[in-house]
Amino acid sequence: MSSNLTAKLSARQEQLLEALRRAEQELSGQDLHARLRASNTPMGLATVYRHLRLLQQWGLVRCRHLPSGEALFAPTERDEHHLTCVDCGSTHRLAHCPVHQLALPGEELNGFLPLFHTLEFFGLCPNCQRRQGRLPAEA
Amino acid sequence: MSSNLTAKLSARQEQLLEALRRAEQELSGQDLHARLRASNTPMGLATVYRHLRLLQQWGLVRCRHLPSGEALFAPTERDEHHLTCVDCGSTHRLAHCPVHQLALPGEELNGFLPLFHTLEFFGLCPNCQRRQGRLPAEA
DNA sequence: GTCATTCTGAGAATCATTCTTGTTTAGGCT
DNA sequence: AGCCTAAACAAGAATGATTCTCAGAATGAC
Repeated sequence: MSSNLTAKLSARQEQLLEALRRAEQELSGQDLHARLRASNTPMGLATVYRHLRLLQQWGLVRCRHLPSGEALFAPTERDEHHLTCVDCGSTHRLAHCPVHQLALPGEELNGFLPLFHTLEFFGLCPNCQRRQGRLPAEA
Repeated sequence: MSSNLTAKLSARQEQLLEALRRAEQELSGQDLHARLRASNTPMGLATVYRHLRLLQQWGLVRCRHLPSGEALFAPTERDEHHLTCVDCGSTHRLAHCPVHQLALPGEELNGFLPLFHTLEFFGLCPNCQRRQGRLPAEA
């Protein structure tokens, strides 16, 4: 089915998706634009965002937002999630998705068709715990 | 422990947290600013965002980002998650958090101290499935 | 009361993303 | 091939949420 879908993608959409798949990690819209621009399939920034939005709507691309506000994009089939430090902002990839096969109860779904999910854990990394003098309740 | 923390919060921080707790739903920074401004504890927009960031760092406030890019804030103790339609953007609250007591394996944590998490499901709502003519593979 | 420090908020600045608009491309038709 | 229409494109302007700046207000120590 996924192949059926991709068979119908436009050239630009294929190029975008390929660039994401080739990337070793999540990319921001700007990153993606810069990479494509440097490659042999350059395209405008507006085009990048326009198609990223469409690919999200087809369920082929997923995005998450860093605390900094920038959005990172990845292909949906890469089911990766992260620990993010609320203090220094560093992120650490989880080896396994703890929600992978989690089934949502039917009555929760209510006809909704799930395509993908995002799951992020926020907390303090070891470094920031050490210099947590800024925590109000610090004894 | 949570009370220890809040005991050390500044007046402004208490006001913010109270406003969030009183709210029947998640609020954006702008919403929050407007509400406080209309209340008897008005405060500037910069102050709202400044303290929201701190409250997030203490683990008292959590935020999620809509596809539209706006950030919604809620008190951490309210463990709510959503289904969001990638097409029309409507969101539907889940009655129960499916990750509530989910324990992360210790080796995944690596010293990281989790404070809260975000979990969002994206997909198509019944309405958008009906007029999904825009799906590339639609037969 | 005075001084130093922290906190505040109005408005400017930032910056990722989206919109506008004139141009280019693709493909069907004769 | 030549022409036509509709869709796709890209550059730059516009948007809008969030962050920064900085001068004044509040706070607290002495």
